[in-house]
Amino acid sequence: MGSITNARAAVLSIGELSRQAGVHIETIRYYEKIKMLPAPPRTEGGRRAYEPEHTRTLSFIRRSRELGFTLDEIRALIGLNASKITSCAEVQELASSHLESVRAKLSDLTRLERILAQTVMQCAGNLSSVCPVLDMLNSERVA
Amino acid sequence: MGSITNARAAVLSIGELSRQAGVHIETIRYYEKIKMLPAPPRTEGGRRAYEPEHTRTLSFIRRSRELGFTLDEIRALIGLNASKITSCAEVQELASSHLESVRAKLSDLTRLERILAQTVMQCAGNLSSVCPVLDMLNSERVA
DNA sequence: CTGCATCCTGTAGGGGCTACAGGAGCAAGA
DNA sequence: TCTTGCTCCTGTAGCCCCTACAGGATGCAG
Repeated sequence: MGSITNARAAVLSIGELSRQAGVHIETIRYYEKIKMLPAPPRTEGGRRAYEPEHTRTLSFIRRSRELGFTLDEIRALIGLNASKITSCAEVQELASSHLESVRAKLSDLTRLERILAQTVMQCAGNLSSVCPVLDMLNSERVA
Repeated sequence: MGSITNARAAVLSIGELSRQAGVHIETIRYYEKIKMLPAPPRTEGGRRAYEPEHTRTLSFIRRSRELGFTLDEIRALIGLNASKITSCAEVQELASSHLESVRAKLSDLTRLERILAQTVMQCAGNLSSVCPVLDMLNSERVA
């Protein structure tokens, strides 16, 4: 933990926040609209003035999105994060049900990878007008 | 090739087509609207009357979707399928570029699976109010 | 003071469906 | 014959998660 900065440290423009958190400007405004992010105070000129705290929140959201959580799930996570007590079990539940769906997707994709790789290989060097990829798609079942 | 049926064989209602091809009725109508499927003739009462051929086309679309092709890609595939000549190479190109993106997704998901599984395991049996999943999401980088 | 980058709001679009609402068609049973 | 209840019809709006404008205001460097 660093020093407690009592200087009302660097206020961020939306562009700076965008760069720091790795989230597009439009997406930030969108998040504000749908209340994923609190509306920040504004400068005289009407521009959004973020504080470092916002970077943390936004990064949290981005990382959770990268892990495939929906915005609603992330809302739940943020809620649990705020209400520390007994939250770990709930977080675990959320994460492990998510893990399940990730695993399902994973096995689908693996199957798919195999099929595609196979048919593409059959295709290579095939000079006839008969195409195994189309054959496969035309056949009764895919899996 | 089966026998040439000169009986104007079993015409299908949209519901039957839906069941046979495994595609929701609304989706079929949607496909018709966006011209993924040709508009079928209608009965006196104004209902869509499909022929077995439609089942093949629709199944082709469904299977391609299952393999993750976009509707535009499928349109291309159908076009290639129709114009048999020299199509195999093009199909292969389409399929192998698709294979690449499948592999990218796959490796992302694999990484993700590991991270989630780890954190969920750390969570299990943790009775404190400190949650490793939230810790992870709060930490600087995810991968 | 002039450019130019950045920011603002608001709205529309995208992909691929899904879910109604409000009605018409149709087959089978009482 | 009437009624029940299913299927079907069109049309529109919504879902998720952004993305892409248009048309303007602000702010800073030269």
